[in-house]
Amino acid sequence: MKRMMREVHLPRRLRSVVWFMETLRIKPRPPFSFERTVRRLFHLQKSGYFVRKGILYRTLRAKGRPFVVEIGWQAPFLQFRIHQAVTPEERRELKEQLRRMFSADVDLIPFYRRAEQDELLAPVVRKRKGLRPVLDPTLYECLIKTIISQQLNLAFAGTLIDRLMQLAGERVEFDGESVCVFPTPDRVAALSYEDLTRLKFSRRKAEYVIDISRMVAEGALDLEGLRRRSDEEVMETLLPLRGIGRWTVECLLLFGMGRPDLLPAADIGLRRAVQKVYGLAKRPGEEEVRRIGEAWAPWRSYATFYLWDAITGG
DNA sequence: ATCCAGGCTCCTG
DNA sequence: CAGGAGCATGGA
Repeated sequence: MKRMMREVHLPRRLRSVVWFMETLRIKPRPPFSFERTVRRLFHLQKSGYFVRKGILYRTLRAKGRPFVVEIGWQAPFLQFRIHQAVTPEERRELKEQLRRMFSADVDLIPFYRRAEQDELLAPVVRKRKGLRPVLDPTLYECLIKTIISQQLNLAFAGTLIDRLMQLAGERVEFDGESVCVFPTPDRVAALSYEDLTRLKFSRRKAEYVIDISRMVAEGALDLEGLRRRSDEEVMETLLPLRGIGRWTVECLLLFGMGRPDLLPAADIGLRRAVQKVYGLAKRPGEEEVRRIGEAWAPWRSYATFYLWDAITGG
């Protein structure tokens, strides 16, 4: 193992001969801007993403086994490197996950045409050509992260997510340190509420996270099966669950499934962005955001995502 | 110090 | 059924 880690630091021209350095290449549909798409992930450095020596990494799971994936760009390819030996089945699953996560097959042109018809949205979108939403690898991970993020500022939410990963996620060796992968439902289901309140989750939120994890672990809730259902059916299925409101389902459809036409109108970030871009005197309410957002259909998710990008350091 | 964060539940009148 | 308190912490 020690020898393998040392070889990773060989000069670049020699790296390609290192047998265990598996490389996956995905050609995203143009236009694709790697810089714009990963910028927020670099900045985040939480929730499964981390940066070492200026390179972005993500922990993922394939066939139940945790991996660290290096994320890079070799035009016109997204290039992923795995510093571990990988079976063909694991390789296939990782590639499939990454293709979906980076929205690599989405045709942005119809969205850009739509955005041009809203003169206030158009410049925001034009400036971000090639930006794509980066999805979570599983619906479970997305749902739990979204619940944790309810009402909290992004920094604190990220801290709580990291603490949950440290507590319950499996570890994987990377370059001499041990990093965490997002825990599976059964590992979170095995926790007690007190385990999470100790991490400074509110009592309520600890209950939501663990109760939902138990439902998934016991098979009472089939999240991945929801991919085959319509937006409305997903909403109907999840809304009755304690801790899940409309905003949470909208975020799951958007960041979990990459559905193109969701509008999380209650979202404070979106409301701030709409206020700024549309020059409103005061912060718009949910209904006003929905009214303005009608002009973006059927691309409201993408408009939302681009507007978020416009107020978070963009 | 006070207010607010990528909401939701639950209680009150 | 509309409205509002409470949540847990940290940064502005």
